[in-house]
Amino acid sequence: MSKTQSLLCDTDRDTRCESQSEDEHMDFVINQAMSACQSKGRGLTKNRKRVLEVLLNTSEPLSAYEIRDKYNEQGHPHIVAMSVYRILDYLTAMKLIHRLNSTNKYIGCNSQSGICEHQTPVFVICKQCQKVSELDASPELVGCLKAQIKYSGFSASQSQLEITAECNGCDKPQTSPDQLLK
Amino acid sequence: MSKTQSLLCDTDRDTRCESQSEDEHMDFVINQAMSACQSKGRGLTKNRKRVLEVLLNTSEPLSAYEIRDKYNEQGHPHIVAMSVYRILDYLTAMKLIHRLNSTNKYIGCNSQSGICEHQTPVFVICKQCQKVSELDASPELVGCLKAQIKYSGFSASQSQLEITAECNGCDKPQTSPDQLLK
DNA sequence: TTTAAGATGATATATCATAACATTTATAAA
DNA sequence: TTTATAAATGTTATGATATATCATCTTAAA
Repeated sequence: MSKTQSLLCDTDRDTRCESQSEDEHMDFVINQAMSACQSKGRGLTKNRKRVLEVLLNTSEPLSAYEIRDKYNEQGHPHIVAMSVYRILDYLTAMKLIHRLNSTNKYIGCNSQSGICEHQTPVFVICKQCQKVSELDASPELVGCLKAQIKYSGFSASQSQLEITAECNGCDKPQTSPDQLLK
Repeated sequence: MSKTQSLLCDTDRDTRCESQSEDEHMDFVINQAMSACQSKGRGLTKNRKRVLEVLLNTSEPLSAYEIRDKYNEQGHPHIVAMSVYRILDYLTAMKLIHRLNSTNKYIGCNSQSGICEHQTPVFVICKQCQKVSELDASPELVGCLKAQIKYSGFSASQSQLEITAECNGCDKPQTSPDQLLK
């Protein structure tokens, strides 16, 4: 159990790819997902399951069309983009995946159980390569945010934070003088 | 001077539209923009100026195509979307406007001078109607954010924050039981 | 005046997303 | 088991967003 739970919770999504018991964790997450979905409609159908698997097998955020392509790479009956979008909406509502509004891409939730437990997910997104790190906002951060949101006359229901930054790979000084304009 | 400077700095963008000396402030901002642009190329060309004006005259974030349409509403020679995109890139680089990544829309910067002075601009975006409030992050918030970004192994150069929330208009309880799935 | 860089126009095309309706599939009632 | 129903998915069309490429125009400097 500790083994299966220890995988997806890593902050750095890239480190988890080649982990030994990825398959086991995957099964665990899929099972969690199935029970989570059971109460509604037909729950986790074959297509939904496979879309989820595509996302869980990838460390990078994927667009709907990229998901379709990965899905179709394996023989199986193909899927069309329209269906992918519907499935992504479903999986998002079930809190199994996240949609990154800034980049129009999707990632599997990195909560230990596979089902999002973050009260305020924070996505740090590299503005150059779009690599993403998902984490839970610290209590202090949540406090500050609520204050700022309230100050704006908004209410902070199910807020999601997306911050642009630069990852350690893209951080390097390829900065030329007139970088500003390009 | 105090008069002209007092307009665009309002947190609630909607309150500024009908202000008396909007024109004066506009002139001020445009002048600021011109000198800011002078050093590079031809600076603030007629087209760039008019695109900037379109944004400054609007309280809502606008898409590139909406900007094109507003631009073309007035007689003048028309502009094509391609040019609008190029101009938006330019104005963004000059820190005269912001691009909201979450909604693919643009707004004029609400800094007093017209040129962005925010070290970390924060955009609170209504997830229902996409209304936006721009503000400068409080020092505490900036501190928390830097900590979280660093914790993710990213560096916080020129970060921009976009938070989803609900504005006071959309906040109302039209929430049905199975809202979750829709 | 000529030239070169920068800006814009024109066109095509790629990418992201949804609308509308038809068909298939799974579940539960008869 | 068959049938009725709702849910899911397929199919097609189209709209919205964005970029690539090359041609033309404009400006400023030689």
